[in-house]
Amino acid sequence: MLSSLPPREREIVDILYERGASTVTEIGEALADELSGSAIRAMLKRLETKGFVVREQSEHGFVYTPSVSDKAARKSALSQVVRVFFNGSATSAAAALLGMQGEMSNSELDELEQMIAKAREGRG
Amino acid sequence: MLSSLPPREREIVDILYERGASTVTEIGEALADELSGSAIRAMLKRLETKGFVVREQSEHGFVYTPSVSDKAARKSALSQVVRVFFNGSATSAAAALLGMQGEMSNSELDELEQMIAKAREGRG
DNA sequence: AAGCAGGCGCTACAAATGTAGCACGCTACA
DNA sequence: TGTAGCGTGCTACATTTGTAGCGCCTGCTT
Repeated sequence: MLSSLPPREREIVDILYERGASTVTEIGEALADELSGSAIRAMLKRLETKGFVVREQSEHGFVYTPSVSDKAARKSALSQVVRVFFNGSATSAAAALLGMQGEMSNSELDELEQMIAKAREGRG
Repeated sequence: MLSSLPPREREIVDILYERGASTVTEIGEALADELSGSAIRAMLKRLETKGFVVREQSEHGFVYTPSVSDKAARKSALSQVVRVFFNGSATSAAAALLGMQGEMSNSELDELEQMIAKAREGRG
């Protein structure tokens, strides 16, 4: 579970999910605060032994990837907030999303309606 | 930011959000693994000095509450997953919610549609 | 009023985390 | 071909977390 990770490690896997496979340097750039390369590498090593990231050789040095699929991680993250903050109701969470931040565009609202329609069909 | 908390502290504030104001004993019960009362108290103390929880006297001993409002915490948690896992798209996140877990009931879908309609009105 | 139980805070301490320094090897280019 | 530079992996070390133990109150209970 990602939530069992200490803050800094968590921050790093988040970056990995956010930008996809990255090098140490890229991670360093994405980090909010300046951090030495070796510090980042040490984090990544821990994450690797814990099994949260995978390291692969590539053109210029290593790239790191989360070992848990985006899909699974998404789902898990979502259920987490739904449980903790929305009393287990996915609907309330979706509603909150609706009202949030930059507001959604009309086309996005369309999309959502279509998804709802589809969800309805799915059961008759 | 909640995400700056170490795992155990995070777990405890999550419980606080999930169940609302709680006593040490209640927290202990909610915890996945058995934990000594003093351990929990020590956590809470740290959380208190960090400013994440508030302690209040009440009938039987102290109750602890998150100091950040549910509303704000919700919003922050949601934006976090939206950014990290959904490329900043609240819509995709909502869509994922739609497809998740126990499926939503028809009435819930209705609710959502109404919210969408409302969101549309909100801008013309 | 003596004793017991439960909640409390302090302190201590092991383990984990967060970070930097160093030495190495592989480029690349003067 | 030497040397400057980058990416790498150790290792070491300060700080923070995670946890338990102890002793103190307070409120019952008999």
